[in-house]
Amino acid sequence: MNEKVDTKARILDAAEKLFGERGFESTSLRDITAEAQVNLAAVNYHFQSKDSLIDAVVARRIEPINRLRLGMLDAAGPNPTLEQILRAFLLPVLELKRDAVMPLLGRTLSDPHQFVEKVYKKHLLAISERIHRELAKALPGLPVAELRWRLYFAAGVMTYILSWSKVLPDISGGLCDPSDRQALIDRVIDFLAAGFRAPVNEPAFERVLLEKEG
Amino acid sequence: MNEKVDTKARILDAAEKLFGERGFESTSLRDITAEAQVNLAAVNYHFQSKDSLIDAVVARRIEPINRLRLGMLDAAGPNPTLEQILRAFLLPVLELKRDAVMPLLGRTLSDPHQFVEKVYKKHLLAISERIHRELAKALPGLPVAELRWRLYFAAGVMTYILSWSKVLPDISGGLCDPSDRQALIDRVIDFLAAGFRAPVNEPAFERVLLEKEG
DNA sequence: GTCTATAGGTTGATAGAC
DNA sequence: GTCTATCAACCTATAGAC
Repeated sequence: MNEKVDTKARILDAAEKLFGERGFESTSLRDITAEAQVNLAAVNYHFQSKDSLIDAVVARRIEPINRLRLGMLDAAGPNPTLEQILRAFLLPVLELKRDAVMPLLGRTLSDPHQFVEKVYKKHLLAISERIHRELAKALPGLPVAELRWRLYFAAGVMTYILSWSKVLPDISGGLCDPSDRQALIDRVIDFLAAGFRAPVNEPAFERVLLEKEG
Repeated sequence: MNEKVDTKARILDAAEKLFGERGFESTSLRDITAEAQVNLAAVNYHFQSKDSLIDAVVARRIEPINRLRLGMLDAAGPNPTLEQILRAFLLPVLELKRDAVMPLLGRTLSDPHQFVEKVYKKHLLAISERIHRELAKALPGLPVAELRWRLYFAAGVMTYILSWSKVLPDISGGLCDPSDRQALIDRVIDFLAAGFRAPVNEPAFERVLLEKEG
């Protein structure tokens, strides 16, 4: 509890911005305190270490997204359609208001280093299982391995949009503008829904069955 | 020209491995020379700087992939099918033999920092334009902005597979095994081809037309 | 809670002997 | 071409005054 414009929040905001722009390793605590206009030692006072700061920055954004996702799934009733599930998965991420959040999440979901333990198992495993279960109900004919693969493909599309949202208009010659969030969400859902509904190819399907039998 | 097992190549191999495992920033030149069992100063002798080393490591893998892609497109004749185009795009990347290359390319294609200039415009712009042109021929009814978006979605799926290939069996409980390359390639192509062929949603389509008119 | 000062370690790069 | 030795710059983290 402090009179000044909360130092702790200023650090989180600055760290979020710079982590997203330059990556976690390339951003020093000095970069962050300079951006936030606070003293260097304030980081280690409010957070214990750079690693804990990264945890706090990531958790602050991922947890509300997951609550929104669960809320949308619950609101869709016991048997949501494929489109409803995909919307619950994507909309809370692709509708984010603050410009700094999408690059941050892009970095977070792209870095395989220790994020399997620190991000996936901590923040994404539960929601991933829930979405997998809903998808299995909505697509009863799809083999479970195929479903799992396609969910990863969908996560890949989402992550790529997050990572490149800032530069996409530039490298597409203005053709792709992610700022119209609703249009983008509709586009992605149409694309992914068609992919999820694609017929399962015979050779690949047979190979899965053979693998199961040994 | 040297008698010993080429120091320069040893550095490239070690750098490729460690860059892929830990990322470019997290890997020091000392890490690389220790892994390669060469002297620290050898890096600055054979390559001028860490940045140039990164360039060399990336270029060594991307350029042959692009040549393979162009060869497959040329071999498919003047009007390749959607599946042929996707196969030319994906197979040279997903069929890579050396384990270290996929994580390296995953890092390379995920890091937005300065890679728009150093990787995209240098190594990916030309092949991206060629694939875009072939896709436009194969899908004549699709608006150009929609096509561009869907090509980015496809790149996102490919990049995600590269980034997570090492941990995918672990976090999927063994359901997803990227080691069967041919099955994976078939899976991805089926998924993406269906996405590319998805009907264009009216609202999104109209919005694009309205934007063009101002 | 906020600051200065600094410890203690790592980094990329190079000079110069062999 | 390969090595040792070293520099100057940077890093995270902390101790201690206010």
